Amino acid sequence: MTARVTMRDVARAVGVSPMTVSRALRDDETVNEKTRHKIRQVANDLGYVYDTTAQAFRTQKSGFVAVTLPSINNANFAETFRGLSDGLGASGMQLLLGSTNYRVEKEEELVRQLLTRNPEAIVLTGGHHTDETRALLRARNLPVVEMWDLPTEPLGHVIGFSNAEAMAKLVTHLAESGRRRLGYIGASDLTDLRGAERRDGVIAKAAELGLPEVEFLDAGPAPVSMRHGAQAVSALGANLRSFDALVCVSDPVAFGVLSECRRMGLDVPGDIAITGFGNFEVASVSDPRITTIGVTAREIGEQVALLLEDVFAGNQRDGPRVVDVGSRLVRGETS
Amino acid sequence: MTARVTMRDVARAVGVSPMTVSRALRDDETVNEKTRHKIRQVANDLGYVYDTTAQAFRTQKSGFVAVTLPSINNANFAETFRGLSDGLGASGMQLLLGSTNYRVEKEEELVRQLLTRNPEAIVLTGGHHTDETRALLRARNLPVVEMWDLPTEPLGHVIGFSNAEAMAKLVTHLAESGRRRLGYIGASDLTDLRGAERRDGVIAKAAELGLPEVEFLDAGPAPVSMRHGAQAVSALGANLRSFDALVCVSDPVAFGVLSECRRMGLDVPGDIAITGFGNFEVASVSDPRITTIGVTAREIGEQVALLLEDVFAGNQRDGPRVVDVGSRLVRGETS
DNA sequence: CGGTAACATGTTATCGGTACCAAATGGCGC
DNA sequence: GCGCCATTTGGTACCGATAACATGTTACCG
Repeated sequence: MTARVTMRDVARAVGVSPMTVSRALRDDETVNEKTRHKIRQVANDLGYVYDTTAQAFRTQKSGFVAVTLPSINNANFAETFRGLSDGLGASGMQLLLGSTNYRVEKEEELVRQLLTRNPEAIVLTGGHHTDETRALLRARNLPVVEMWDLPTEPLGHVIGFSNAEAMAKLVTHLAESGRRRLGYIGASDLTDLRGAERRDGVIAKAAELGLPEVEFLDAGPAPVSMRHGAQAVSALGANLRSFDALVCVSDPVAFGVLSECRRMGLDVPGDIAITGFGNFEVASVSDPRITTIGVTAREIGEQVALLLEDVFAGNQRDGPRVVDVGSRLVRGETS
Repeated sequence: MTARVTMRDVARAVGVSPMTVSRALRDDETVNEKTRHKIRQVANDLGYVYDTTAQAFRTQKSGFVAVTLPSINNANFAETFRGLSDGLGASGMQLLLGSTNYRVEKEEELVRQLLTRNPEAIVLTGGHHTDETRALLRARNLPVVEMWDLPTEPLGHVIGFSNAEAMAKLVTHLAESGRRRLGYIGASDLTDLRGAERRDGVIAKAAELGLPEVEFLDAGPAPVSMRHGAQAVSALGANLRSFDALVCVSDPVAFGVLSECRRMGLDVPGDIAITGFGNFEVASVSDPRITTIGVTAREIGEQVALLLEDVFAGNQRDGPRVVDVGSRLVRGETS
């Protein structure tokens, strides 16, 4: 339980001022190289550990970038996080992660909590937020990035894509392959706004193409995954045959749907087509491979990292950056 | 770019001292309720945001718990993180997450970085660390939790299970069902030490039961997932037939193996048995369901949270806590 | 009405770095 | 030897909250 070793202690041991130690440990060129070396060595010997908290306090720069994700247990968001984390590693920024469980109210609470840590930027997933969240963020003069969406009223920078447009590609593809009776499987209303956008995209495109009304099959509150897809299908029972295509909110759901359809004796894609979203690993490994939408999850994270580096370096003065990273149809064997 | 609103400003506006504001905002009962209310309101009106950095600095308590995970993109670790995060939510602790990519050297770097943030506890995945990491942690008088393993020389508390023992259950099960020619599919040596423990567990138990030597099929450096499992199998080609059971390091790998086996025309489990590890969602949803080892990923996180709450509350004085959460065989349809 | 306990609020110093400015030292030209 | 500049180092105050202690205020007693 000995007292903490501080720069003062190191300074005394070396015989210089704390200021010189501070400079030396930050590799300030103005400190004589021999002195720097000596200081580093003594610091090491004494078991000195730099106190980032004190630095953050004094400089009023926390070295934090706050990030909110709907769920950490989602391969796509995890990839985005990795891209962001790796991309930001060089700049010495630490990520502060919070998970919203797909709820804007939870997001608000999180943002409130994260802001008390003085992050130097905040990255939000999606473009839907409570008014209070928007107010909180606007009040701060803080770089904000929204990702995974193209919000109509962005809070700042945007690195995303259009969910509706992506779904339109799928619906067009299905219609061209002769499918007409579509069902959409996703999370309950209002629990996953990005999912709702996808559903609306499906409905709109189907209407535009003159297909019958798309039926919404509720898989329960977000997050929905493999088992929820399977359950939604088994709940349908014989009614399953009234569809010739099931459009799913994500690949895991689609995989659950696929497995259950096969258990029920349906031929995929013979009897019914299935599509997913996100180009998760399971889509390309499963047999048959699942038709899906490829989104560049990792790239989104990397782009956010690049953007933030520019922002921190002052190279992003000319207003917010808005990047549509797009999405692409990935044809599998389920359609 | 107005200057930051501090407690001083709030104090001046209300006509009390900063100290009273500080107390009021922390809901100190000794502050008159009316005063407290007034202060909260004024703070709100002025757009005051509490500065946790300053608090952390002054109190020398960061409010952080550092966590290292091998990978964030892994459903099991993500679940553990969620359990930990949810469990710790009430205590107001913030998680500081770092990902080691299954490398102890990366872990060391991470630990070094995380320690500069003065965490109040650190949670490590696994029981393998570099000597330097061990030294760093021992030098600090910091609660340490190792999880997902039962280390022979724990650094502090342990919430885990025996990987070798879990694999022994699988091998016993396979042997009892008449399988003899086992292959083990996992990551390359030294890139995933927990995976190596699993492999050694398989080899040991197979030897004990008098089975032929287990062959190691290298799926590449960690992390390995679905596609690596599939690739390992397709690389085997016709040699695949020399096995009657494939033991995989994880369920995603097993799923890749399963899919590829079926693409190659093998009957599972008729021609070959397949087992996974972790009881991931894919194991129970896939058709056929995958035989696996159930580990209570979420519970591990929750238990760590409970343990830490006890530690913070001072209710864990009598030495380190070591909990074996165990594991169980989950019979699927692939064996 | 003095005394005391219970309650409510204020004062001062401090956590460990670092911005800002001052100053010591050494080298060089004239 | 002097002036000047470059290089290197030091002194002081401060970031915003709060622990520890001191003080003021009210209520109620005999």
